[in-house]
Amino acid sequence: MSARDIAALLPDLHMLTVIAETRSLTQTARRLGIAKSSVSMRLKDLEQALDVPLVRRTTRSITLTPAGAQLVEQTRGSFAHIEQGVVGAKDLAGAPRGLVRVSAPVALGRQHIAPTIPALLSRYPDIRLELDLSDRFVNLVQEGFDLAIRHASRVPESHIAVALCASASVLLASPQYLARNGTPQHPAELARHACLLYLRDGSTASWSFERTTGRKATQRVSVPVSGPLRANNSEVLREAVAGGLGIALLPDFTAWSGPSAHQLRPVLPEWKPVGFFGERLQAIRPWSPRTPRAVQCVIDHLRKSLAEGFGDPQRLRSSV
Amino acid sequence: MSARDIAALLPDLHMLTVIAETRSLTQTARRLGIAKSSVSMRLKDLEQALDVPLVRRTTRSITLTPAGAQLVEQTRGSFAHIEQGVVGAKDLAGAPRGLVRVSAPVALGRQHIAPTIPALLSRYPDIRLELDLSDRFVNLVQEGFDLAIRHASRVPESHIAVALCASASVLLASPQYLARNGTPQHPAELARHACLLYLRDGSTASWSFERTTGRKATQRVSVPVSGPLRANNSEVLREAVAGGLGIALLPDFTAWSGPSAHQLRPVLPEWKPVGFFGERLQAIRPWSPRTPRAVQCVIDHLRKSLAEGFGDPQRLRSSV
DNA sequence: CTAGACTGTTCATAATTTTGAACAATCGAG
DNA sequence: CTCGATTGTTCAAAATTATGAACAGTCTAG
Repeated sequence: MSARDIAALLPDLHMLTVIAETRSLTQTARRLGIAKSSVSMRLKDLEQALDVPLVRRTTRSITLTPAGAQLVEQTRGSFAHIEQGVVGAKDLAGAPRGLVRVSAPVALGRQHIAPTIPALLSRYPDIRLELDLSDRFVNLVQEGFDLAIRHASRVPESHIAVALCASASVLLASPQYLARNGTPQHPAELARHACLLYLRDGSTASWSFERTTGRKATQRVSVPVSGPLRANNSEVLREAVAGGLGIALLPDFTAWSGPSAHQLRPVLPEWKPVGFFGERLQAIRPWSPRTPRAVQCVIDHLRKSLAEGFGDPQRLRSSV
Repeated sequence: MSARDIAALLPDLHMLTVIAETRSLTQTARRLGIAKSSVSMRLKDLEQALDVPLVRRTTRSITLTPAGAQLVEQTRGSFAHIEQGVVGAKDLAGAPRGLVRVSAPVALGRQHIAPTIPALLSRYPDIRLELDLSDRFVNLVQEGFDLAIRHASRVPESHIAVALCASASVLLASPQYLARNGTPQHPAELARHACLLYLRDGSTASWSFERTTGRKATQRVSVPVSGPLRANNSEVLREAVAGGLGIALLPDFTAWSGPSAHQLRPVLPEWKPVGFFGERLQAIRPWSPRTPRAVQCVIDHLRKSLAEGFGDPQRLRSSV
């Protein structure tokens, strides 16, 4: 079995895998975009070359012989692998190109990602972007996303996460609300305050906080909360806070952007919220042997754009 | 990237792996048995189809671009795998066929394998056999053997062993020798007997024996031995024993065959030799994803032929 | 039981690919 | 520096392969 022999058989072997899938020469011809007479002829040639019957034919249907099934079993994966390689090589052509579907939190997308998109697209003219803003946890593979920007504490299996920037949650209220209802001095007091809750699948109606007391000692408190408003959009909650409706736990990128930012005051600043929004923003993507260049460009762009984080209210407040 | 696209590229991708190996379009053409103009043209077509330069050409030599190298790296293994599959499928055609190279111990080969070969070859007319008789441990892969018949206690890595039949070692002497020098009653006495040694790489000049004393208790003795003759051929040793030269430790298939078998007497029959020749005869072959049918036929044939083993001196003695 | 749709196969024709000689560019030995 | 050998490329002719309409066998809906 020399190299010249195998080379001639390759397209026919590949065709055989399609035949095995479709179990029909006609369908195979349609899928490969060739004449069905070619399928018939090439299959015959292949069987002749290997000197083994591969397909048992009735006039109306076909079945693989054991030899044919074995052959398909061994080669199918290889053809898929080769196809991967070709896709990877194509991606290296010229400038990064292709469609990148990104899922991102609503507030982050509107306030911080959208403004940086023109710079990205003008730098890479062949990249097309599809931005899906949603605060739910999407299934990347199932819904066909290349990238999700999330506050994720844990990364789903067979996915890869890249840290973009630090991003914490902050507890907020308006000066008016605090004047009217008093300023909480301990998380436990939140139980009798009006708390505006972010709705998320599986999120409980309680907030947890942490405070470092000694060198390494930490204090942890969990408090049940309730209030007059729940919403799954952090900007809605922020405006409600600004309007004096109550206290909310919001991601910093929502808190310090928008026109109402100056109406917000941090509450219990020495207590760090735990386990609600994570401590950093991550770009999450389904694992693949090689990252498409376009996707990598988007990730890099976001990392640069968001590098400074959202931690400094002064800066953001003055810039809005 | 649809199925039809990949199918058309397959021969060209395979050609690219050959180009990567030879680093020459001319050599590639020669190895694939096609015109070098075809190589040049198809390479150009492939680059056009992928829209990536794959090979950097000087008028006199070529180098792969990073994209080309990456593509080859990803696809080469797949093509090799496909080739394996084709070889496997071809093997399923018609009757088992092909050359089987077998290495076997000299005595076993002459006395027990050779007589059964005609039956094998007449049953499978398309199988060709090459029998290499040698008592050394051959390197199967390096020397191109498909099969080795050995007393092996341990099987080399990435090899597979199939047990053929039981086969032990026996300690032998002639009646004359025993009459002249006395019959040993304990292995320790062997140290002052004339012991005929089998020469093998790394074999020490000592014999070990084991005896079951109680229910589960075993006694073990190792004794240094020496004598007037060493040889790496067990039949030579057997004849020497028959001639009264001394005591030898021989595999049973050597002991109980040949015209001199009736001149031999077991010595210390209640002591079992340990770690010299193993307890069973094995067929050892290099691992491969699928056993060629011809090789499997030879193994099965040997197992049937040798099934009865060599343990019964009476039977063999009378048949020779 | 029958008509129609669909199966895989055949074969002359059309399209494509392969071929080999001619060619310019390059390397290496003397 | 020069000559001969060898590299990869080009292009019209030749060989190979694909095509699609016609065909016979088979299944299914009514």
